[in-house]
Amino acid sequence: MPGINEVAQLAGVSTATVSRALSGNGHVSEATRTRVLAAALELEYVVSSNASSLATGRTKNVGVVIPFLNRWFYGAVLEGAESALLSHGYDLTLYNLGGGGDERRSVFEHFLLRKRVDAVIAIALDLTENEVGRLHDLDKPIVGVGGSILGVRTLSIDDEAVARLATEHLLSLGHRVIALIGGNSASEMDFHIPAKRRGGYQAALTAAGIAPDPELFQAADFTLQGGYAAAKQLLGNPRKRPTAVFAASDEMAIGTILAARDLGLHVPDDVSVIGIDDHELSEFFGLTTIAQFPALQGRMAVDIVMDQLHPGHRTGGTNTALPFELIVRSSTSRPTP
Amino acid sequence: MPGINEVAQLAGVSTATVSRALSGNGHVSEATRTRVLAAALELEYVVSSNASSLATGRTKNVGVVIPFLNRWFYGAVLEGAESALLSHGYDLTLYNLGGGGDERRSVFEHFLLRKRVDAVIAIALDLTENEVGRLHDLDKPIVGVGGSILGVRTLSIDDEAVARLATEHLLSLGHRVIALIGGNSASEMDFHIPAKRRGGYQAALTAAGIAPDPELFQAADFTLQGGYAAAKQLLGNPRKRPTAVFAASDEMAIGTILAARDLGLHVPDDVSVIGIDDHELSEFFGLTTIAQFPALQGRMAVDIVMDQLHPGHRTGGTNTALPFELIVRSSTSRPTP
DNA sequence: GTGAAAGCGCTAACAG
DNA sequence: CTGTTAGCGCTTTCAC
Repeated sequence: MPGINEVAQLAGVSTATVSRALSGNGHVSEATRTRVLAAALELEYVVSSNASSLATGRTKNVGVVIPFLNRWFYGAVLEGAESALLSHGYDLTLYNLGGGGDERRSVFEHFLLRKRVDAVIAIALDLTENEVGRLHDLDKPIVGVGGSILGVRTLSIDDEAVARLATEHLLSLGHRVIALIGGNSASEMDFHIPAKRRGGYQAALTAAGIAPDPELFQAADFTLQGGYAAAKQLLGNPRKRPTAVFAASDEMAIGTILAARDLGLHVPDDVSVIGIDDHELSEFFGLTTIAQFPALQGRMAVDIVMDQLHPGHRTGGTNTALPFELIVRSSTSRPTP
Repeated sequence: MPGINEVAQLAGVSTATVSRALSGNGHVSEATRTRVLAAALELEYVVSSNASSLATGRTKNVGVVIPFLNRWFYGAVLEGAESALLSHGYDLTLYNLGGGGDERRSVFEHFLLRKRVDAVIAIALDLTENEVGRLHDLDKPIVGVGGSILGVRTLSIDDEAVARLATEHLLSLGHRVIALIGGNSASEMDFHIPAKRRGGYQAALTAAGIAPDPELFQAADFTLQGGYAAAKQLLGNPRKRPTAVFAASDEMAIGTILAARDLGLHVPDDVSVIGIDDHELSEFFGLTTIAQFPALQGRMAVDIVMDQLHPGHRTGGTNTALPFELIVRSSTSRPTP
């Protein structure tokens, strides 16, 4: 584990020069730069990030706070963020809030404050005012993904528009009795999302001259199991069986497909199903869905953070709306008359 | 952002005393300790981990290297490790190798060497000799989970025994024609695992006087889709349809159940299915499986690391064999005659 | 363009 | 039990 001074010695320069040559700050003649680089390479020198951080105040590390690891959306966002950070030379330290209140408190009261991060990315988090306050006290860039945090720049698809699009797809196929399996707040997702998606669904129906029917609504927890149970309720209703189901997540939509099967209903002949996400299993199940691109969202969050950390060094694409896209597969069709 | 000296001033002691009082190293009178604590609390003082690390050489941070985030097993291990680390006051820096060779190289050649971690946990990684060498050069504790790394203490279930148990379950129900959907190496899991599981399967068959039949073997990539395709091959074989399928992962087993359904076969009447993992979806599908407990594995890895970092401070349970457990649900039964 | 030197904020001897 | 004093390894003025 050679230090900067051994490199300096080998290269025959001062430590200051080594620092400049390696970091690119300040001018160094081309000749000495190559000499330093060679020396560093030979000794396999790697800066001590602690010493460097202490001296500069920058850590080259960003904290990512996330409520789950084992759900597709979260994992994908994390993956995107991780690789983007890596490519910028940043480390990612992970704070998972899944373990309940205690972990959550200690993350906000201690861990994030240790000056170990230059910025924080909060994924799909519903923060309390107190928590937001603490984050702001950090006085560091903070960006959210897929939730909405008071006073924090947040990346998230237009849930209302997404839901409208999904519903319109069903309407355009000729469906008139369209059920919604929405989210509930027990699912620990940002609680605004279920409401927005429901709003989009209702708006589309209303625009088509159809009054949203509360009997055609079920709330579930975004999981396959939850979707299955909700779908059973909806599809088993003897007086008002929907010809189409719009589920607010692909996992719930897949649950719906499975529920239909178990009821002996054929998808899409007896019932059309559409979801949101483009989950990794959706293609397998032939699920029509509105894709969102969580890995991209993670990457974009990193871009924003980098922009704030290195102004002028724009990585581009910071302010664009988040993309989503209707992907039509085999789970939707015209209703059979 | 108060520093240690402001706390010292407020408490009317030296910075050294503050350091001692807060860290618990060295003796401080009860009276001053409380005074210091009060001062620290009032100022909301939090140590600068960089300064502290620089001075002590310890970072209170461990690196976790992982090949995927979005597979159940990996996510669960990570979750377990994260919460265990948190409870020890450690941060977790995440290195995801999913992005292909380049990321992988830079993780091993730069990131891990920045002296930012006190130890590394490698999850289900098949490391090259070069990579192992670099890790050892770090001269820091390193433990593996669910793979086997040359010269590294590794936690992993006894894959051979697990496979034997699964096969025996099927045998004991009376099955004689038992197919195996094993892993292939394209799945990026440690390539020893598929071989060991196949070995256990063959051993159990042989012990029961049944010659393993290569026609009853299919390799897949541990995913649901892969399992589905493999199962179709197996179950569609007109001359030798198995009465039971043992899949080396629950995802593949679920794929098998779905494939059976699509072929009009009933599970378990026409074909029994057993998996390995106890995946979060397994209960939903009524899948009989051998549970392994990845979160626990993550936690145990942390325990070992902590033991090595703080000798004497044993957290216990370090050396126990990893548990696994047969969970019988509704996907297995006696073969119908 | 390069070197000398003063810290970054904390910890760990060493005294007392 | 507590204070003084060196650093930990790097970066960054400030001179040259």
